[in-house]
Amino acid sequence: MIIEKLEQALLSTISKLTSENKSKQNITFSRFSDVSSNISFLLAPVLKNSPANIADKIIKDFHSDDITNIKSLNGGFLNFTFTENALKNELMEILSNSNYGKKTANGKRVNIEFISANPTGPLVLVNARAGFTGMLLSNIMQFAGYETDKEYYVNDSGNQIGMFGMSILYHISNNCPDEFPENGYRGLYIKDIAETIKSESGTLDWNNENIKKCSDRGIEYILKWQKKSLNEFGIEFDNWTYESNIRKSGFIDRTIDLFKEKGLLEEKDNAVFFRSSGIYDDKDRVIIKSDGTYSYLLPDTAYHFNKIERGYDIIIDILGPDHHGYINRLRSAVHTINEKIEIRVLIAQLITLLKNGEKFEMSKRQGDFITFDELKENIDIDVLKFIFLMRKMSQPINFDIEEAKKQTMDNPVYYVQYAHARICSVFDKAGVKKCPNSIDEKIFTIPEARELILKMMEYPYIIYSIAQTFEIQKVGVYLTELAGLLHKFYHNHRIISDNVDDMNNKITLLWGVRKIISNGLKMMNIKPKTRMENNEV
RNA sequence: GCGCCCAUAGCUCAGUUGGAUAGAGCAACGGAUUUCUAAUCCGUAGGCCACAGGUUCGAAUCCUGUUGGGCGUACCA
Repeated sequence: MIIEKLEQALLSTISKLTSENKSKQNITFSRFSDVSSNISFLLAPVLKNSPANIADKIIKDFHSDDITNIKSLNGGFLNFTFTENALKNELMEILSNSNYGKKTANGKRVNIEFISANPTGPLVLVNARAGFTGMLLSNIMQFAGYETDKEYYVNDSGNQIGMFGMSILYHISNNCPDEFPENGYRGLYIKDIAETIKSESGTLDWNNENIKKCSDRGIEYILKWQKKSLNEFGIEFDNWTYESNIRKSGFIDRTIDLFKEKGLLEEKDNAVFFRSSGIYDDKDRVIIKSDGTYSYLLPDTAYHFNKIERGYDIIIDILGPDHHGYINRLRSAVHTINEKIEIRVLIAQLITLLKNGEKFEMSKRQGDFITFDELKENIDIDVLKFIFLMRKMSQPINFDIEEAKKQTMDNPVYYVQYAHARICSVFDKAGVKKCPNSIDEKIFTIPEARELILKMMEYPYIIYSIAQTFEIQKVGVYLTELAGLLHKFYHNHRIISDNVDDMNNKITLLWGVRKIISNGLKMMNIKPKTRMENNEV
């Protein structure tokens, strides 16, 4: 890639001026030329010289076959202009390399866990955001050279599960308590599950065995439902890990032993505390409660122990917005197990669904939450994906469902899809089945063509930067920009013409654009459209 | 009280390892079309980047303080 080559050339020029290693990515796409660098400003303090002077020295010494012009502007910004031949070569690489920009494997393994909703109810709105985000992030990390596993953790043990079992059994037991369990599950689906069990096993007595029976059968029912929802939303996992298996596997004892060994356990008020306060946390945390049961942290730590033992270098957890206070104690725990492991806990922020500016209440059938099933009925999933993924995950979203429907035409996802479909449509019209792969470099004297190839070149760097910063919204923003340039080119330059050479040049260029748009959409798990259908809205 | 996140155009939001004139879409106004699908393009208007200091050659971006909002602060999960 010519950006890489330029970086190399620049570094080698600089190395003659100073031994100081400036290994930062200093090349940026610029509105003053093709690309620019602020390196002279960064070197100024080191070389004790003005940026303008340093820029002049660099220019004097700099050589690259790809660069036709280099100049210093505004006190020392270096501005490079590529030769048309270099741009042509880049386009050919985009066309010939089926994985343009994809990095070779770096040997690092990433575990990315997301959603992990309790198996006590259907998936809801915020799970969709975490799900889309997890899928995208996983694709991005793969592109950037990591080996990734997407993981779903099933919390099928603990208090909530007992409560879940009781809530079900309550409906099909003769001798249950007078009162429905406090904090029990009240969704209508609970009754459905109860009816199913009743049809299988008849009425059941109220005892622990039957509570367990109900929770087991209930979990099975819910997981099936959740998996169906995930499938409909295009969210896939490589691993499903069950808390019950973690509990059986001995990792809990090993966690306790390890913490004890490190002197990080303390008994107080009949409970056992993990001394997390000195690590990342601001206070110590209970791991075994005074009644002898575990708090959530202990099995979850054991689970992370298990992940670490499976050999991951980086562990990413995408959690819901109510887990804010949990991050530091988890980091403390992971750090205690193995301080070399990089753990990144991300929070997918709250989504408020609105309808005409008012908080949207869906049917009360499942309680107060908006389920995947209800979402699917109300909105196109690809639209939802794009809108969710265009926001940075730290930003809460107010999402007006009516507006998304009503403004379908102006929805950013359609803007991008239309660019893709437009290219397909032109190719169709021109009867092109294969890329002509012939391009005269003179096409890059057309400003819009130049903008397009430069934007295409940026694609891999957008993805690499997301792999570092997790700012997933950049993909959608980038695609919108690329689509905008395509629309502009299309509008100003007729593609189909009697001049076969000219036509082939443009088709070759657009072939590249289509490929990048398609790659970007696929990264987001959105299917590129080959034609736009009229939506009845 | 303490901790974390946030505050950018009328609205929804982009814009951070500090960079050159702060952007897009919607909404408003004006133009382009009997098209390679106008689901598009071009233009006008709209900003004290919450406020006040500081660091720097340079700040929406970093630091401190203030104001306003969200979340967390369980022997819940």
